[in-house]
Amino acid sequence: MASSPRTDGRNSRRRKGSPPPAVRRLSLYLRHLEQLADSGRATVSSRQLGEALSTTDAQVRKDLAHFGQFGRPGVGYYVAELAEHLRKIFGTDEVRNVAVIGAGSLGQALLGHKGFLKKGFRLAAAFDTDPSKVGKSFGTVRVQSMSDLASAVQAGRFSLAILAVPITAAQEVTDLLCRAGIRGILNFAPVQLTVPEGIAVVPVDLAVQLEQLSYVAASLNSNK
Amino acid sequence: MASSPRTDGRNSRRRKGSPPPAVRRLSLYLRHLEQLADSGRATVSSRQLGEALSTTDAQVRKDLAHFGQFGRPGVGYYVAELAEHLRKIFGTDEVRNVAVIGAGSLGQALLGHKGFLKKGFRLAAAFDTDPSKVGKSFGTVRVQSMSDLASAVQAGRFSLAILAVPITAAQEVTDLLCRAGIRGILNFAPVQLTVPEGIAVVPVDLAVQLEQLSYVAASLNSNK
DNA sequence: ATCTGTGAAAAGATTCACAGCC
DNA sequence: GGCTGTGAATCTTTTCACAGAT
Repeated sequence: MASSPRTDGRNSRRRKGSPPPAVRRLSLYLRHLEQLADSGRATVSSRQLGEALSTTDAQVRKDLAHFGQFGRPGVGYYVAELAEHLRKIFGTDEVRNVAVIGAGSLGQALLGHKGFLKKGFRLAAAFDTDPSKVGKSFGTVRVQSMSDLASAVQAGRFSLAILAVPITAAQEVTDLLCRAGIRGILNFAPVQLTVPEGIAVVPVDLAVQLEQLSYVAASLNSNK
Repeated sequence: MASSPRTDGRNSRRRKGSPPPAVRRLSLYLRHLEQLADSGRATVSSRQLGEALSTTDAQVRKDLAHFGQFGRPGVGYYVAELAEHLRKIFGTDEVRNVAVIGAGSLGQALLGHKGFLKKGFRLAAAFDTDPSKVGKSFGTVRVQSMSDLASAVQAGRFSLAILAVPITAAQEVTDLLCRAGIRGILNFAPVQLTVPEGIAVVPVDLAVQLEQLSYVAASLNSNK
């Protein structure tokens, strides 16, 4: 455990936007570890983990090495133990409260989704401007008026928000969230949000994902 | 002398899963170009495009250079022209038909979403196993029985599918789609799909995205 | 024998800097 | 003046290969 604190002094200039590739894969490792744990598996090797994710054993080891030493030579990784380490890295070892902003059909679908809780996220609140939606419940959450949003953030009822409002409202609501002290925003609106330093944004534009799919499908068919 | 033939399929050019970073950014460039076009803008420089996307002018030019020469020195890029070039790269210069598999709350939300068409995707069909859903319409699409799926793919009614079924059904439905000749799958199920060579899969796991957000939020707060 | 962790090499992506065009 | 396209330099990520632990 002689991990020197001097990992990379000048590396702290991390541009907001996307986490490094290793971190993206870490989520997939964790997801697979949870499946393995459910099936009663006790250990797994980097080779097996890599195979399940169409990557290599070396890639798996290097990715993990960036965060610590979690394995045992000759044995592999203890499934439950590694999963817990990864949750700690993501900050989901304890449940995090999340708000859904916008109770349109996408917001409703998210609110109804069981499965976030198992991953360490509790959908703790929902907000909408539409008076006909305020007071209704989706999943286990009752929709509140958007005018209650700022005080709910300030009261620390959640630190992350899922933004599922129309594109026309997205930046405005974002500004409100940021002023109130939100820590991160999962953005479903198809627009690049502007936020102050220190606030995380992860974009999820479904049309963009389809476009990417279209590209990959085309390239697979053309260079084969 | 007979050189030993490469039976090792090592040279597959494109790893399935994620497109290169440049292609991911291309989607964002296109999205911004469409906004510019709507606002009547005729030209844009790599500097302006980069600024709008928190990247650099050099990055924008290099990304585009990978696919051709689209700009004019001293002028920049013609907005409409560059947008059309990018659509061609993505294969969305002509409308592509897409099916939604699974008419649960997420599937319904997607079917109700206006906005895919503007991006070149027509939601042309929907399928579910639940008899109480078959025959109902969401958006403009009527849900069909899952038993009609294979023949619809074979008839060429769509070449891409959005998979929004429960995790337990995901691989089974995927096998069906692949056998029927689908070209690509946008996968919302939180599991790694196994598909034959030549079929594209782009994963969209919303819990994973939240996890990534949690990581970025934590890292922004710890090294500031 | 199996498997991790890690330097070193290779490949890939980003940034720099500038020649040449408008 | 402003701007693109591109080689060269730099930085990051992936792959290789093996010493050493179990």
